[in-house]
Amino acid sequence: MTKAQDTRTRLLTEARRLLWSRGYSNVPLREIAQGAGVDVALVARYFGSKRGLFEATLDGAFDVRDARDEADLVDMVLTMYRDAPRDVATPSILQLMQSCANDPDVGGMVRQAQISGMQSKLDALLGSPARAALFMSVLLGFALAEKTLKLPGIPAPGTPAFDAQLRHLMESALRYDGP
Amino acid sequence: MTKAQDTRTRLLTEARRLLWSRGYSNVPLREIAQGAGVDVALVARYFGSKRGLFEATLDGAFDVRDARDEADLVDMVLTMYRDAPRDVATPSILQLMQSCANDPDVGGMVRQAQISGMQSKLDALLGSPARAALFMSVLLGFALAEKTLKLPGIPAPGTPAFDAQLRHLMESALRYDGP
DNA sequence: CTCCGAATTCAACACCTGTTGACCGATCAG
DNA sequence: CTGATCGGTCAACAGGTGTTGAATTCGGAG
Repeated sequence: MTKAQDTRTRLLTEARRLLWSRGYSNVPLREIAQGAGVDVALVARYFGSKRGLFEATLDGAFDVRDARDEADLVDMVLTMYRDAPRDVATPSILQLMQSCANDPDVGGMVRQAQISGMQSKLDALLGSPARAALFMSVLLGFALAEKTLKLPGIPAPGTPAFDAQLRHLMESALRYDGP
Repeated sequence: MTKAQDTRTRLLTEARRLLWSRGYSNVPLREIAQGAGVDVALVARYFGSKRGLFEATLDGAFDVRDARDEADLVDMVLTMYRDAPRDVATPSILQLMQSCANDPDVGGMVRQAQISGMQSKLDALLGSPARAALFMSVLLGFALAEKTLKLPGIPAPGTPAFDAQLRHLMESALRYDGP
């Protein structure tokens, strides 16, 4: 790997870590560059702009392994949530979904690159766009309520009570058989 | 009403409209002032700072009428959602919850002023912090998935299919009887 | 070593943000 | 009329943002 590719990758990694977790407009470019140990101007050189850098973090980011069936899907999410609840080094698709909560511009990009892909995969697995949408909305709301809002009624991640609540919501969404 | 009170109110109304819907850090003070038809400097005069203005919008903002029972609660939310889905003149508690998704600072203020109050009221009605938390997380996730993410699996607000999905999620949350 | 191109650094730009303080006009008591 | 207080306007500041282009260093081919 050449030196240029290396710094490009470092920039990309740090950008994903920060932008996904704290939101596009809340992370200055200089902080990303500093975290990556490179100069700010290199962002322009390698990615054109901040938006270009963010879009680059979306390429191939949807790496959630395919689930075989619904039970598999639920277990997969529980595992994913437990393994990387707040580890900034391994951001999850949930962080990314949260990050576009308030920025319609960013939301558009993310939707186009990621969310739609995830939704179509869930569509195929669950056999219903409605169930897929409800599943995703439940995941999103729970993650937000736990991590950002810190609702007192939600137990600490990793505890059995936490898993029980999240599992209940997911299975409820999967059980929806309406239009 | 004196002239000063009037402009103060105009400022407050416009601030609530914009800050709640688009998020604290995404709305410049000058835009609020322009929308209210007053000068930016008056924000400092009447509210001290942008944060002071935002905090002022939280005072007495939790005006959700009390529900008598669970069925009443579900209907109330459906009505609230249908009446003011994207009417910027009547922002809802859901917009406010969304607005603090990415700003921990703002999230703290909102949680202290609003969310905790809503949670405690739901606690009393539902008899379980877990059910209250799940109910709120479901509301939040669904609103986010519909409004910001625009998931294709979610029907347009106001349609029977929309109500059916939201009702399904709410009732699922209310049905939770775990820890 | 020399040279050339790639990789990086640096300083500055132009813009936007919240905030501040000096100035102005009206309204009204004395 | 005088003047003072309230309400408002205006321009500017200080800090931070993304972006740019020139200057500089680095590394390897000739």
